[in-house]
Amino acid sequence: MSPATSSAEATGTLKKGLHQEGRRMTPQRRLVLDLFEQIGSGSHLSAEEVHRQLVDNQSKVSLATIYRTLRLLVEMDFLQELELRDGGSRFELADEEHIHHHHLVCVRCGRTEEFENEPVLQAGRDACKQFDFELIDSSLNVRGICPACR
Amino acid sequence: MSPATSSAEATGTLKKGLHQEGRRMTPQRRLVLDLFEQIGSGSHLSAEEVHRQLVDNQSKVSLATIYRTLRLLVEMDFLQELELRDGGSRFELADEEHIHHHHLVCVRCGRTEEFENEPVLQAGRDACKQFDFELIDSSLNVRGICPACR
DNA sequence: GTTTGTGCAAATTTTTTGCATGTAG
DNA sequence: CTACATGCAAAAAATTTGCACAAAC
Repeated sequence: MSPATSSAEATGTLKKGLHQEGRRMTPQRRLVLDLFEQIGSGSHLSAEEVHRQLVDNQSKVSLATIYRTLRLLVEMDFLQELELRDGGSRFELADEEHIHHHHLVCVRCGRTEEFENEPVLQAGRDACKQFDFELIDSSLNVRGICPACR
Repeated sequence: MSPATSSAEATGTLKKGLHQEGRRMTPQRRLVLDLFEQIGSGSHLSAEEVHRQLVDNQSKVSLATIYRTLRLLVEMDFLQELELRDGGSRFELADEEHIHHHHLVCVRCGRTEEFENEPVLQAGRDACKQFDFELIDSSLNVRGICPACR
């Protein structure tokens, strides 16, 4: 099967988005986006992990730039920020097809599964309507213990 | 109207729970629990905020003890840990009646509303069943923009 | 009395920032 | 060229920990 989204396409979209805001496409930014594209939309990396992966891959990027780039990509909706476990945020590709998925995390080993659920989406809409908020997004985090850890 | 739960009752329950685990009831622990009881189950405080409130109230507690106490009370299910915004965990009373509520947060001003929703609860159960996890708890976080910030 | 808890200050961890230099457009 | 981005190292913020002393049981 063919890849759902090519790296070139996303990089092109990113470049356009950056230019619209008076920002620039840099090798560092491309590296971060490419990494997320390569690993796919189901992986949740911390800033440190992104940095280590790139450095291990012979790329020269500083951790400070990773933090700045991650914030930028979240602002631009290319990435989504998650707070699944303690000790720092994690990020994943904000894939259109996956933007409304949820997470099931094992509190022992950190294993993370994703699932979709329409009623949850509706619950977010309902809550916003009730309090007259404008919905940005909603995410359900379920904590549990996986079979292997029992 | 009479208070739903008296401070004495919760303190007594806490004391019993502590003793069961070979731990001790201290003035500091009582202070933290009392604070959460006074403010009710809809308030979300950070460790710093808990500390400031107690110190402002002429109580002498260290921030380190607040952190230790909060962790302890979460372990004992007297408090629930939330990760609603960036920059640190927040805690709220793990009231039986409110244990399955969810949060709607304004990304601009931080205003937080709570709501309940049965389908969300069911979604958590379903996800656990699907992956054979044992459910601990689940929470829906909805991000949006409140009327005042628009 | 013995064991657990607290305060303090130092250490860790995670993230941000100031500034000189580099580079995309 | 000029504005924006990066790297580095220092700063800030959030949380944890070692240790001597205090207090609960």
